[in-house]
Amino acid sequence: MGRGKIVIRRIDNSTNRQVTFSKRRGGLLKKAKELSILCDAEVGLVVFSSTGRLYEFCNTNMKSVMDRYTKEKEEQPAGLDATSQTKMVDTAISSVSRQNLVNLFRKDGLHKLDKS
Amino acid sequence: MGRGKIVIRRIDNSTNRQVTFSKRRGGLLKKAKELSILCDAEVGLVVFSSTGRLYEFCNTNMKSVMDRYTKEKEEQPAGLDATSQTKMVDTAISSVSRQNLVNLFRKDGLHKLDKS
DNA sequence: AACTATTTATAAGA
DNA sequence: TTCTTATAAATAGTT
Repeated sequence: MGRGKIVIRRIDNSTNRQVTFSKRRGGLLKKAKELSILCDAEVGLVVFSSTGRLYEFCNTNMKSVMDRYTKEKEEQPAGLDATSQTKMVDTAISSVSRQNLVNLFRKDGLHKLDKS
Repeated sequence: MGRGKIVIRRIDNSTNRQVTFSKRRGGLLKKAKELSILCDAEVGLVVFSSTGRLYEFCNTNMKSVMDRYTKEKEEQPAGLDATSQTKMVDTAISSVSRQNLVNLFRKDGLHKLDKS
């Protein structure tokens, strides 16, 4: 977005990097805020510049967001977020028969499938 | 950015809110990634949708970012980030004489001012 | 720190 | 809901 297209790669020139950081940091924080307001989402954003300065946005409370994040992660085995779990289930459903699935669920002590 | 300008306010229509969330969430995550690469910054972003689903980006490790954030906050009294502290010092410098400042620092046990 | 030419994001619409 | 497109917004290079 600008006079020329750029490749997303570390900016070598220190001055340019600093200027770009300043511009894009502002844009990112603004977008984070807009998303939280428009869509009623809880957003926590932390940015440490290469010189170690901290910038942040959170529409609620950063510590509570971190706690919520940690709790969520404890419930989800590493590498298996809700999205990939859903995908795995979808894959399973399309690759085995319904009876296989029923047996699978019964094996794990789940008996909530209805007849639909 | 689109067919019409919008006001940044919670989207009432549930369907529209969901669609906008999906679009903007993707944009935000992309921007976060670009900033981290272009500017060599450490970025941690956590988003919980209004239905409770978690989305995240971190170019390093989320837990280490959270630890770094927490440590930084412990060092900085609440509400006094490095920027506002710097501003306070600037204000102080421009509002009191040098001798006042020297006395002030001495009172706090700081004796590092030179003669410049 | 401002200015614009362009690119990019995205609000509506299909 | 995925794809399209007109328009708003962000920003790269410049001054």
